[in-house]
Amino acid sequence: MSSERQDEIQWLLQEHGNLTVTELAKRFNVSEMTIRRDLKNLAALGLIQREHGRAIYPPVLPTEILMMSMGEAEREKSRIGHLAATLITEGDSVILDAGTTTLGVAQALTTKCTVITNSIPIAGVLGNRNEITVLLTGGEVQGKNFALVGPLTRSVLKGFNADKLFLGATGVAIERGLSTANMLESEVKQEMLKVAKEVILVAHSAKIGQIYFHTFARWDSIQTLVTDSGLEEEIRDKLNSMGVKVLLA
Amino acid sequence: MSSERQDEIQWLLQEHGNLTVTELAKRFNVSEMTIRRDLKNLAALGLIQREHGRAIYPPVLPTEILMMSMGEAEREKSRIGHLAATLITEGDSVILDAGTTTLGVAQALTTKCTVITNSIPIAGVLGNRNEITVLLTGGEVQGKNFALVGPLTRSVLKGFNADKLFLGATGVAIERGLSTANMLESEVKQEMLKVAKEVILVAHSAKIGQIYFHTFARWDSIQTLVTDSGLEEEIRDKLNSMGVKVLLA
DNA sequence: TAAATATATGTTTATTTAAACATTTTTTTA
DNA sequence: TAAAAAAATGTTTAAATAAACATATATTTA
Repeated sequence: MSSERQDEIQWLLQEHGNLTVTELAKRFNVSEMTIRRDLKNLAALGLIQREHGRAIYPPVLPTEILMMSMGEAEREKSRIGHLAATLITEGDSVILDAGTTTLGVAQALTTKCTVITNSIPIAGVLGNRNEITVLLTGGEVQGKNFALVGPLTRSVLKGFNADKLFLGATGVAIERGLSTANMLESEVKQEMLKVAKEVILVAHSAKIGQIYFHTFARWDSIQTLVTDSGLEEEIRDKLNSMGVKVLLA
Repeated sequence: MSSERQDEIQWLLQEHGNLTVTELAKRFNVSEMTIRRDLKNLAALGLIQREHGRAIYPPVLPTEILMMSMGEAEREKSRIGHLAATLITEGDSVILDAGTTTLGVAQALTTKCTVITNSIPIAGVLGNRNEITVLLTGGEVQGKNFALVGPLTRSVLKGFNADKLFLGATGVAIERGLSTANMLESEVKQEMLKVAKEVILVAHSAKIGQIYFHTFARWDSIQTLVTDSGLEEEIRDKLNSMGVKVLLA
């Protein structure tokens, strides 16, 4: 199947940094055209970088921002956002992680509260709602998804105490917990987990079952998952048995 | 010259959104190879996006940030920005204060350097130029201009050392120095002044002669003023005699 | 100013690309 | 299970690309 090969290409690239189309075609015993199509898909998702004749890792950034404008997933993410936003009570201090699903939470937010975020788009959305105080963490600006990362971000987060954390993830899996392709983002998420009393994972069901390069959280640190109705029964049951409350939008 | 053509290509792309290499080669009466080299440069700077046979604008930016325009006096502010940007040398670490004129500096910036800013719009403009490292200070998001202010902003700034500070001001006057109507912004500007080796004031000539609520700097802390040709001779002479170098865009 | 050097541009060519269509494999539906 | 539909892959071909080298044009330097 093409998606398995594409996963494998990612791993190979992480190892070798830089592989040609010809090399990959030989490796998988498929035509170069097929490899090109794989690389095009991966590049469209922002998971690799493309050059003439070759593929490069690391990617500039995950293109989650692009998915926001891709239509169908947008609707579900918006629903997830609305449901998640109801979990906030007036006066809460809330951390909103960077990501398109958490951006959905920001857009749905009407409760008077304080928001701490490392996402420039979220700060943009909430910036002029005068009932909401928005604190943007400092940090290095990551192109494409406009998240703030790095040591400054982490040290700023250390200074806060939050009632609730709305956390995003690139990959969500029963056995491997929450993962992402970007180490810098992982580190920031881990800092967020440390300073939040309650953790709510918001994730589109398509992300469930995916595993990326770095696991930043195990299930025991997550209290609630808000996702859409695409979630399989079996997984839902497993999560419940692990003590994770599951809400479907 | 190649860089002028590259500027022009950017403008054309902003207008048309999407142009082929062949079209551009005809337009400028140069070979397709030359256009390809231009596009490669622009793409390397993150200023355009490349596809097989064509160039695309703009690279994905959060809409809120794009909407931030410079308002009145846009032309002159853009000119001031271009001139001011030439003062930056490769490898500099530069603080860009929040404001529309400093936003003009950001837009004109092509030199490889590190930018520290408390302005969300500036971070938006520079965020995906991969030759430029952008550090956004943390802080509370101020609704109207999307500047970051408050104690967090100040304490983050304390940790930096910058070669150059590009400073904006609401009011600029010979006798009363630089002023603004907003106390929180004043405090942040003063912190910036403390950590910068060299200070360049960028201000539209219409601001000169105006005095606002709070003076945050006197002339002895300013080395250079970049403004437009609307500046009166008399004021220019006075500034020179005070040791302020004046540049007219 | 002239020579030296760096930068920009053009030309040729082998390689890479994507579109179009054909074929195979997988998945869905009846 | 068989038929239909969808997805993945392969093949051919015209267009696009980048490397290598040649030539022209600025920019320094002596």
